[in-house]
Amino acid sequence: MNVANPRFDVYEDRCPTRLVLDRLADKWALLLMLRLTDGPLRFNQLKRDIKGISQKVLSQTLKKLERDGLVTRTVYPTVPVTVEYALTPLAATLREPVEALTRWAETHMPAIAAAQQAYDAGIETR
Amino acid sequence: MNVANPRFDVYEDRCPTRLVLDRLADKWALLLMLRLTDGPLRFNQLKRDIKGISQKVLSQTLKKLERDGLVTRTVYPTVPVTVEYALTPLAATLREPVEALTRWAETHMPAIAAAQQAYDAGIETR
DNA sequence: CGGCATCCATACCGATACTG
DNA sequence: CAGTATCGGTATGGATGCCG
Repeated sequence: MNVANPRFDVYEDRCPTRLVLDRLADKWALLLMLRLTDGPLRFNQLKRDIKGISQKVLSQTLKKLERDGLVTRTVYPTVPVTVEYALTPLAATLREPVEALTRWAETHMPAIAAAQQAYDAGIETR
Repeated sequence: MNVANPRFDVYEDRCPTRLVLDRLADKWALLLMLRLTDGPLRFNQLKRDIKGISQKVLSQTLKKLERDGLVTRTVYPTVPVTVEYALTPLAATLREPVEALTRWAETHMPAIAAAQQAYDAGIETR
């Protein structure tokens, strides 16, 4: 990612897998989309739900997702203003593979934790 | 990720999905495992194959994967020394969901690119 | 409420030099 | 070959203050 362009980064070539991996390899992006699968949510609602995310990063991440066509941003002219974020049909197609991944995560978390403990123990006594 | 601990980061609580997402949300980690699915490879071979990765980052990433029990590191006492990295059975179970994700990436890359262009065009003329 | 602008700390990453 | 150590620039993220 560069910042030369004041707008957004321009990705210079490379294979498509690499490009998309670059985007999906974002902790918050996946988490956000997961949270939105049940329906649209407002900005501060997301901020509350996804504990630990700052408003700055939330804002940035939503903007990226919007640019990638994965999320829509709808403004309702209430007072004060209401903004809703929702998944697009494109994002809906992403749901299955992402859920497969989270299922894997939940299933194998214990194995990973065990591997870490073994690894760390091995280093301690070296 | 912190660096307070000279060893590795200690993750303080949170849900498992979050923890694992933290690890998988790593461009190089996914790429590396993808490259290793065809069989074990040596350090410099990986460095050559995964174009753009520095030897420092490669080393760090492999170490993380090893700690998580996803990759094994085997040293053969040749001269000079030979080191092979291979996926573990645990990593093999990760293969399917990851490939589903990359299939999605390749399929929907055009749609994403189109969405970006539309988005950027909209901003230009604002 | 839903942000953006700014400031500041630090995490990260590449380049380089050195070692078993 | 397969790394580790160090240094310096940069990108990133949190905290704060302000605005429509």
